[in-house]
Amino acid sequence: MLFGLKTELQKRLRSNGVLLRESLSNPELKQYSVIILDEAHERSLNTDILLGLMKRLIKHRASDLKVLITSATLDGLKVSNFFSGCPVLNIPGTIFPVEKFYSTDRPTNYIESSLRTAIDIHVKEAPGDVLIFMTGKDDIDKMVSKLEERIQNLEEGSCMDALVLPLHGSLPPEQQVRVFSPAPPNCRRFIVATNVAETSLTVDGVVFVVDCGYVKQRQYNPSTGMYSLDVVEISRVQADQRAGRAGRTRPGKCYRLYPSSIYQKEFLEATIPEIQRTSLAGSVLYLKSLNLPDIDILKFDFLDPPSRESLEDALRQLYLIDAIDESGQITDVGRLMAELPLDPSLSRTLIEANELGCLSQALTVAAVLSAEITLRQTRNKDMEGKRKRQELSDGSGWGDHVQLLQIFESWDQADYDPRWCSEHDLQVRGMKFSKDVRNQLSQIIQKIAKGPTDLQARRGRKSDPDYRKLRRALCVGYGNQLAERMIHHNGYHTVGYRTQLVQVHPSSVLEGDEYGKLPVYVVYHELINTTRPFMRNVCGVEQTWVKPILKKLEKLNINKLSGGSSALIDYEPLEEKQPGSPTKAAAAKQSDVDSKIQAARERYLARKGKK
DNA sequence: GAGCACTGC
Repeated sequence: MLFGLKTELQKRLRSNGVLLRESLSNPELKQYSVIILDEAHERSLNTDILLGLMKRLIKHRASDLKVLITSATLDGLKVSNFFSGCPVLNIPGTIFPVEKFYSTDRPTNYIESSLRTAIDIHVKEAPGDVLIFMTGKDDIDKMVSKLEERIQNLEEGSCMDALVLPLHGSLPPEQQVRVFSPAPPNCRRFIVATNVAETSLTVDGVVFVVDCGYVKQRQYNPSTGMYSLDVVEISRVQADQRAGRAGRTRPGKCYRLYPSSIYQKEFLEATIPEIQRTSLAGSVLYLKSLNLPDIDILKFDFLDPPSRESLEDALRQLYLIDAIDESGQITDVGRLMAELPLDPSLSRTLIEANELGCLSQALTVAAVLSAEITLRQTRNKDMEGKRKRQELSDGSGWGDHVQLLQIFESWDQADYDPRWCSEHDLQVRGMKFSKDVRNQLSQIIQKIAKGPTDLQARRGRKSDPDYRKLRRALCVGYGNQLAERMIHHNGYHTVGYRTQLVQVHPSSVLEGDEYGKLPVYVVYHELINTTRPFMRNVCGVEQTWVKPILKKLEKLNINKLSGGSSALIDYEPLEEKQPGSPTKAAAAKQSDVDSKIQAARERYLARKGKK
């Protein structure tokens, strides 16, 4: 019945992102009498912000607004408490029972252990497909080839045929859809997958699930400004979600490669919501731009508040790129930025590019960067594609932003031919996504655009051969992500309120001068800590452009920034006076989240080290 | 000399 209802409503459904945009121009959302927050259990950044806004809105529109929150797993009581005891309706699910088996110990090598379990199922169990959860592409590839090998070695005729299929996000679509065609007769399918199979994709025919108990997760550390991609333990909710995948068509079995004591005591109840794992610059800017009279970012009522540290980090970043002034008030530039559905740094770059007369190029860079991660093919080990891509950048060496621009312009010259992408080892999907984003951005920015927004590849280059305008715009937009080279070598340190030693990522196309020295100043798109802290997507900038940023850094005062109208109030005592208030909760230490993640990571590394 | 899970306005 619910499904029917949803279909009926489909015409009126807006995505969370769109509702947030609508809030900008119409904060009371008067045109709606019912708002449905769907899939709230996924706890995306947008969902969490909307939950906070809805709570606020209900107070203002108590008589004429209904809010319905649907969730597959979200703890109803917690949400009910958040919304001052609103009613909870339970709709019983229809999935079949899934029997769970635990291993007695944590395996030292979960690939090997999954492999043995999978073979065991194949030999002993009744027909039915097997879904195996792994953490990433590398593990999946390894698992697929080993599994195929072991199955080959089984005695002929001892069991049914087998088909092993990988499934992960960077797989080309034509390979992804293979999992949707049912198994041939007398054949068992093994689907080796990442998280995609947990919620996003449903694979029919699965009766057995093998769960390694880990997941790859991206997190942001506000005290260093760095992201890391870690293998961490899953949560109980995730474990149950994975198990549930075995019971969609008939009763199933789930093999958990961890003891039940670990499930009970070590796993977190739920996955740490995105709002506590990501940089909040964009969200804070959004909330500031709503212009709600009584809004104070540090006291905003979140279901799970982000740390104080993370909010302050966002304020500092926004200040450095002119989105808020030194007392934390949103600026005119900030208002414009909030209208663009982009990272604040990219929005700022676009606005500056518009002033400098290189908007068209900046639009391309912003669009391509939004999809950059999925751009590169990882299929080919050889360097052919990389070499070909480098030819496209005709050796400008100014950095990765310029290269991405040139790649897109070349694709444009090739009339957006998908074959061109494959020839240059680029993912068609990512390139198409860039193209869509670019179109959307051009439309939004049309009303303030001072120059052409359509792609004008040749002309742009001719009028500015060194991309100075574009790089200057990037320098303003990424004023919060600036690094200075060491005197004697090509290492860098970040410039800002916290300093980190970092290096240019080896995949960068940034070039040195005749002595091999890289530019003295660069801006970067992100810091990612893998084997070492790396700057990814780097652009060389000039010293004179950097001066205004350094000046702002001198003036930066977090007490003023976070204060708004109550700039002089010291926060710590204020929180103590209001125990149990959201403010208190908002002060939840980032270190709590960090230490949870860190502990989970260490446990994983310790086990990995043992093998 | 590294190697990124998931989405998607």
